[in-house]
Amino acid sequence: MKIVSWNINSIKARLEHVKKFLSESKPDILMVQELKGLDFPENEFKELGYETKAITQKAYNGVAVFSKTHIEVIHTKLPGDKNDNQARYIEFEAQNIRFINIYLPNGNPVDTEKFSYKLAWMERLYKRLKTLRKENIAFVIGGDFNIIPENKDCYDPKTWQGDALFHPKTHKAFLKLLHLGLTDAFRMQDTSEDNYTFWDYQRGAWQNGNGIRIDHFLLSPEITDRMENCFIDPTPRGWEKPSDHTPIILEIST
DNA sequence: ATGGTCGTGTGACGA
Repeated sequence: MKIVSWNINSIKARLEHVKKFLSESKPDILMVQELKGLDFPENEFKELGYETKAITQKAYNGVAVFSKTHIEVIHTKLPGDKNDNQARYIEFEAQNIRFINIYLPNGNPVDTEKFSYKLAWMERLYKRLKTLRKENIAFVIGGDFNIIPENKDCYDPKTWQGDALFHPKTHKAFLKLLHLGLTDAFRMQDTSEDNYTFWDYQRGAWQNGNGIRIDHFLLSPEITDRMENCFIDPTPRGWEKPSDHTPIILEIST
């Protein structure tokens, strides 16, 4: 079973990229982030054999899931704050597995309420995942975490000091998630440096190989035991008018 | 060199 996460940076601007990826890569599940608008062309994907569910808001954020089999929606927002209306979370079941697709807040600048929102969001996510672990629900959580886990996950750690993606408080909250017994799927099979999922549009970051690894899959123990492979496909980042992110692919036994 | 590039929606703001 092939599961993919990809921050597409606008469904309107990247429609043909997404259709190309679905046609060529044929994932069972595709989870995307940053739809960046209210419109979602579900009929375009129905023609390709995919059921979809999109959580949208005007101009910003937005997450969606594409599945070859039926999607049973569990939650359309992260529990824990009824005043939080940002479209960053969808939890669903497909093929008897619980999936969570997240667009975790960026958090910059760190001296503003944007960073406290990120940390509060991560604490709410911890509580949700703790509940799933307590109930022994096997799950896969994937998405744009906006977290650089370690020095080797960025081209130049010095330039990321103090950034919300690399902040000690962010690292501490990320480790707290892992300490629920979760596994960073990519790191289980590849411990080397220079593996990135995002390259900035500015300063020739892609051409110069200056990326960061911020898109992740975290697996509960039951799914970790079933993992067959996890890798990053840098190809779509080299396409014409690309997203600034590239897909991360997870394969598990069925 | 305190810049540079995208996308939304059409003026700033977010990343």
